[in-house]
Amino acid sequence: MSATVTLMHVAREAGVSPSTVSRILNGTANVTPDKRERVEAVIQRLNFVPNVQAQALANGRSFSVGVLTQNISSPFYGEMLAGIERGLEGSSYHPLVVSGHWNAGQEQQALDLLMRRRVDAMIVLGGVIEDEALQHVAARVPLVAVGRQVVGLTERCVLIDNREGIRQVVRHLAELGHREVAYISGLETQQDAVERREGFEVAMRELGLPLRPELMQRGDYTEASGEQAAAELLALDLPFTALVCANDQMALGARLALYRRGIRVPQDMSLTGFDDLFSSRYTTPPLTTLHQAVNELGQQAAENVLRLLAGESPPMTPYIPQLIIRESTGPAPHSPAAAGQ
Amino acid sequence: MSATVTLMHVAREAGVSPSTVSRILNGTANVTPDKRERVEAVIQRLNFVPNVQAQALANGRSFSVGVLTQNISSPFYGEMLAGIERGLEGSSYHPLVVSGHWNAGQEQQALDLLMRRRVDAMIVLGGVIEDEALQHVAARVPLVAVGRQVVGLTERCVLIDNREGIRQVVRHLAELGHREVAYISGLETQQDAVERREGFEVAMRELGLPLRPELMQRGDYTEASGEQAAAELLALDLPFTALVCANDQMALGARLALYRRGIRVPQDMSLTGFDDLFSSRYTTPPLTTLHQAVNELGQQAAENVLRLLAGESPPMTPYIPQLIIRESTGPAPHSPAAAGQ
DNA sequence: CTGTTAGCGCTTTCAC
DNA sequence: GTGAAAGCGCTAACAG
Repeated sequence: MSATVTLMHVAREAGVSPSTVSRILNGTANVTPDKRERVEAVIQRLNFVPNVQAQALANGRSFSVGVLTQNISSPFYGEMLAGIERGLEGSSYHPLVVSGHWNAGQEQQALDLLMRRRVDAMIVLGGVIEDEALQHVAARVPLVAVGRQVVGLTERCVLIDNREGIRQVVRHLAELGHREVAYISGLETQQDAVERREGFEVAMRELGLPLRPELMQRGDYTEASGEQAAAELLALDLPFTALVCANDQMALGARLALYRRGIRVPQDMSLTGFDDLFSSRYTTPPLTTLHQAVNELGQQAAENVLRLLAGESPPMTPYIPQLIIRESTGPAPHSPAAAGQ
Repeated sequence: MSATVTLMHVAREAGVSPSTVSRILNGTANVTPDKRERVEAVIQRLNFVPNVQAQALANGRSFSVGVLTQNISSPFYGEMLAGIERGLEGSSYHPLVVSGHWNAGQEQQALDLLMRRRVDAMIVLGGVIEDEALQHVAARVPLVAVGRQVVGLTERCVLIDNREGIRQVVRHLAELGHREVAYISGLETQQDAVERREGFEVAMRELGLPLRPELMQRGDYTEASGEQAAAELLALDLPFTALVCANDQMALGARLALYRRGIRVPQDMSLTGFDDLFSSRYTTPPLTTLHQAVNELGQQAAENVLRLLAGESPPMTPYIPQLIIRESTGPAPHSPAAAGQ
């Protein structure tokens, strides 16, 4: 393994000063064409690769933006990361991703790591860490939070209107004639899970539908918990004709529980999700759910970070999920709507 | 925003030399307890966070391992990344992930970026970039490739035995009495897609089953392509009772095409995938597929990189996917003609 | 336009 | 055990 070639080597070899090489590298100043050509030739020949660490140290910027995600393998956050990657593309910044696993301790560690790496900015996706920790970070670098409200940093939060999302679902079901609607909640240590559940309760009341506590189950956002919760709901032997899930993954699990019992979707039971994961277009039947343009959300977050880095103060508008009606919802059985079919 | 506090500040404040602080930080040498306590107190009080860039520059190691992935949002690679993250956990190394999007140009750019960031090692997940480029990288830092054979770096490749995997599926179908089996191939610019397709052809011949070119469709590993390919297969009006897909995502798409035509799985048609994505346990019906312990594969890759970094030469054993029989496969219907419709 | 000269923040001999 | 000093590779005034 040959020793690494440095800018100094290039300078010597080309018979110029290191500054000149640096200037050529960064386009910081004009350099006579012949010198430039000479240097570029040497760079090629020696296969010189500038050392980002050294650059970072010298000019005080690492050109990386830290991303605190929760679970790198989750379809939801994965899509978000892809969006962030895209949003940063073309800029000289690159994402540095660390997972917090919805665990305050790990999230703190992740933030520490990123600060040690001297990220120039931070994007925080969800999480359960206290607002204070985030404020602390935000005091040092521009920070954008997605899907989470941070006290004292409200203008830096891209929020998702979870309540309004669920309301749309309930309204849709009501229009189809459903009255007895069951609900599977997400992990309520997470803000969005609480908002969705509350949104459900409010919407049911608004529409004059009966809100029965027995029909409210609690999951943890995973497929397995959705299956489990649905099974428990069905075991109750209480009548209901629609099942609203706080996310697509749980809806997928619930779907399996229904399948096991031979309950047809949507003829016997309507089923809805939240998130519109890419794969939800392909469930059998395709899932009615709330679309979140996760990729674009990520991209937007990245662009906003770039703006902040450039000294601007971009507006962060709340995001309203959009109801996508597919085939997992249909008229309530035994309802006028169904009869009319 | 207060200026960043440096090791120098800490040293001054504690009345010791910078070297002492450094030694305490890294445990490089013994320091009298009282000095140590004094310094640690100052670190706390000043909230000192060491600068990794500077450390990297000083000791020639960045403590980061580059990961060239293809699509950060893909469920397959996402899971792999999670595994890598886990494998690196506990070590002082951290992953730096960049996506190549199955595009040689972008992959090269990604590698360049990672080299500029002076990663200490590299993990390459799939990709279509020429072996030469990888050899070039491997000449500078330890490299481990997953799911791809690299000429000249065979001992550094964690391979997946795709042929053997598909063979297991075909054998399973044959045992269930299927004879007319259709196949949807993946994107054949990727090595694994070719291997899986060839494995299918070989297995069919081995088992004396008819191999009809018309029943071999080509997809690109996406759900949409699976749906499309399945639709075309069905439109052919040729009899077949089982459909083998080169990955789970396409199987999911194919599932929808079958659902659209009212073809029941597995009563009318058996369906199989490859990868065993997490969500494949929850399709309706749950998908028979080939399990790859993607997470563990990633973790193993990371551990191997760590070993290489430590100067060892860990053995890289090829990985054999394991057949998981769920409910999407069943006995061949008695009248094959009935299945195609 | 270009070279010289200081650092950026940390580690690491090398003496004491 | 601990400090002084010399770099790691690059950038950015500052003079020419």
